[in-house]
Amino acid sequence: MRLVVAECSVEYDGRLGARLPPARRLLVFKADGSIAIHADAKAYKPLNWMNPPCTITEVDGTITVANPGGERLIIELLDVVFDERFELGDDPGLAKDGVEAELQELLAARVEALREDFKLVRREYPTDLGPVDLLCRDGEGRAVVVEVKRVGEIAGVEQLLRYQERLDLDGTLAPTIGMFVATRIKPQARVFAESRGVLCVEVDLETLRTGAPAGLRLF
Amino acid sequence: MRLVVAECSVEYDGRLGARLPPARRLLVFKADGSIAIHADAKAYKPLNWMNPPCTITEVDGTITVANPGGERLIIELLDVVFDERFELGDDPGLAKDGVEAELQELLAARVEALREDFKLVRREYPTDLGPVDLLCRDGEGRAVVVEVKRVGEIAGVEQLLRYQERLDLDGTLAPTIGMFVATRIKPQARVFAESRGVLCVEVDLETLRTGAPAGLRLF
DNA sequence: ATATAGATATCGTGT
DNA sequence: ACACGATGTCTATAT
Repeated sequence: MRLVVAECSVEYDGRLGARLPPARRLLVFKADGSIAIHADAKAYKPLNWMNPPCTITEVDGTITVANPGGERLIIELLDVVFDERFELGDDPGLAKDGVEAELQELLAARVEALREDFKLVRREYPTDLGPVDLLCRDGEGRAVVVEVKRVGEIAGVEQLLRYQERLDLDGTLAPTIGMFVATRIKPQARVFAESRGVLCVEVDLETLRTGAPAGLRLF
Repeated sequence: MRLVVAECSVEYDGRLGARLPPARRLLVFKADGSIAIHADAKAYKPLNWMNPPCTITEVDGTITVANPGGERLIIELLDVVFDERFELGDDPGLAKDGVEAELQELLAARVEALREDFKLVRREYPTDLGPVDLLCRDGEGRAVVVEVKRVGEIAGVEQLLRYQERLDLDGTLAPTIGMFVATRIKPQARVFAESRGVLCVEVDLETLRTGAPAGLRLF
């Protein structure tokens, strides 16, 4: 990574044309071949930038950046205040919480957060079509097929229905109940689910994490 | 602007949760109160960031960033390689080409790019409702009212219709022809325009600039 | 009607 | 089915 602080002017010619009049700015040249030009405002957004792949050439204080798509960025360095390179190495990258795996884990540990009378039979219950996220029994011994998503969309409901259809062939489980669980269920998915008798539950990740007594919305 | 290059780990807790394991990264603290954490990849996008307004506190190599919305970012500095501040001052900002003014200018200079038989009567032709972008005459002497937009939406068509209505009161101009010109015309705007007998023309900025003989699409 | 800022968006693509 | 990367976006708000 090369960092440059300099008074500079910039001309961009690509999907649109744009110019930056002379001013002192931060230039970031990353190892991936990208370049970004930052002012001391606009938060994380650069004033202008070029995505890789692009070729960078520097001659007499003029930096020319070009990419295969015919976009061009021309930077005139007028007064260089700082110019240094740093070795950063690969980044392990961002690990997000609240993804499907974590949701499933939290719910498996406390299926009674979904319904008081639920008992977990098995997580990742195998079927010919793939594993069911959670298989439970309710207080009356009925099998409940639970599909967990971070964002609940129609495709997820269809997936759940396929599992149910499959498990309904098993005399020890039929007839199953379907339950669709997500931190956010899109309206269309909800309508579709309800039209098929599938229960929808929106869960709050924070509530699940803290293990509070689940003021869950049940539909 | 403060630039820090350091081995660090980061924890974010807000709309979602996320962690960055220890690695060497670039931290950018801007004068607007924002902070961005960059790896040497992902082009101009930071691994994580906080938008202003937020309060930044630093104690013993731990930087805590919080905002009114309850989002939090905690940075542990493990090994600081570089840490310096720079005064950048205000930025004059990005000037974009291809805006309505430039389009109008280019078209005024070559109205025959719209239709071979067009002659410009006047640019910014005044009416009680405001100036018409371009007033032309076609080969048969009919007055053509041209409205220019960068992105053509319904509101622009309505504006054009109001001008036409106004100018149709003038015996030397009536009956006028309406023409809606833009680099991109949204489908709904096109349908509406055509339902009112307004001609739609999509122009290509690049073609206009180079002054090519206009392979324009006419509808 | 136009301009500016914000989104941890939303989409499409690739594995 | 899921994750990642890209969008010179798109929308909502402000003036």
